[in-house]
Amino acid sequence: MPYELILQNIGKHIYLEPQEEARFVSLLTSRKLKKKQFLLRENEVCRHSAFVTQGCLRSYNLDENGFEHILQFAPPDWWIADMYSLISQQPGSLYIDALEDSEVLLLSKKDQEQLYHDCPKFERFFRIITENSLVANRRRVLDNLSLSAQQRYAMFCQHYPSLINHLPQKQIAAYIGVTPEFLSKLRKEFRHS
Amino acid sequence: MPYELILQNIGKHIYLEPQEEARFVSLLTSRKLKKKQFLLRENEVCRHSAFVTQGCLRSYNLDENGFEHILQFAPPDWWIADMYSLISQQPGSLYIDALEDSEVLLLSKKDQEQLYHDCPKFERFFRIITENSLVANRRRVLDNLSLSAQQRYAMFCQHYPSLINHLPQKQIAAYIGVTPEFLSKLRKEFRHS
DNA sequence: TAGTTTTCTTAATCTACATTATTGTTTTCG
DNA sequence: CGAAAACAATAATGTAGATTAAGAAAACTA
Repeated sequence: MPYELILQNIGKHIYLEPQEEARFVSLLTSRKLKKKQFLLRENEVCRHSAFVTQGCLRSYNLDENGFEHILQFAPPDWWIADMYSLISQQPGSLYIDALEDSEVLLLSKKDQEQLYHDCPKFERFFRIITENSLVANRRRVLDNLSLSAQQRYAMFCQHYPSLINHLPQKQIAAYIGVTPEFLSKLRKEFRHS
Repeated sequence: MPYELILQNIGKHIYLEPQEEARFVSLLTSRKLKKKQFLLRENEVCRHSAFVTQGCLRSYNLDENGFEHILQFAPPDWWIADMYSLISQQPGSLYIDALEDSEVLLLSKKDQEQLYHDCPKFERFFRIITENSLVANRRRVLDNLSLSAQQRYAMFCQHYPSLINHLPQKQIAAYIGVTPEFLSKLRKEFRHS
């Protein structure tokens, strides 16, 4: 099992004793997902945080016309969940699926809370990554309000260079909030400038 | 000093012993703001979390044409800060000012971190409110991607009924991402339906 | 390796919302 | 209180980006 990645991920923010690492790892369950397979569907209750070790997942919702709008991409080393549903244990509105064959490590909500209780360091860790995610999401709200589609695409390229050549363009369009046709047009203008 | 409100706010998520309450309160400084007065400007480093006890603040940025885009309204019982700048201690892009005569309680970053260290309960408290804020911001990202202006206005009315009759329309327009003129039009359609 | 499906491009047309301008109303404050 | 400033309503015109349609390229899958 590739636990190095997740321990490194945690190690960026807190120091764990070997026995704390062992305890933590013992709570994880590994799951493989085939491309297009769902980890979570709309109206289900989200019971785990997922850490991606291989492949790439995404979370998205469907609007009233059936169009997908992507909230998050999760390549290796990223966490993903329907936070609303995970916190409230109410049915959520998000789908989470795999964009390619992938592997995740799952930590149940119950174990996560037990961990907070037994070892406050973990509460610190999740406080910090939640703060970082909040900063990124606030930035995105403001970008959606104050930038043109062209500028949002440029920001995406700058911020996630590794995803640009990795994902189908239509997925990027569904993230920045334009149609695939319009993104294609934007990219043409980009090339000629 | 009206510390009841902030202690109640904390009491929603963690229980504090009387001496913990006293310690916490001793770290706060009160500040009054006149309408239009700034708590923070673009390119400044944010050094405090602010809790609103009276009035109403907002955080916003300016786009390249000088238009304001509002990230957050903060009526009494809300926390507000430039989280990016507060975490990184780098110059931020947000303005925070008062929409009316207001009063805030300030907690410095240094004291906040000391508090995390001395009393992990506070880390739990801020973890929880950060999670809640993240959920709200993710919801807003998806709303901006998947709803029409009409629907976003309806959501705002539903979610913040008390602010609707309290704030100038142009502020609400700058929050949902339309011009004041267009919001005026939307409201007319609203009335006739 | 062919056939199916998915993705990308291009172009014509359409629409939600922006811009500009004008007038009226409300709020602020000296 | 009265003048100035901020806010709101309405309407004409403009535009970023959506929709629709169709064909080409790439990527799966049997």
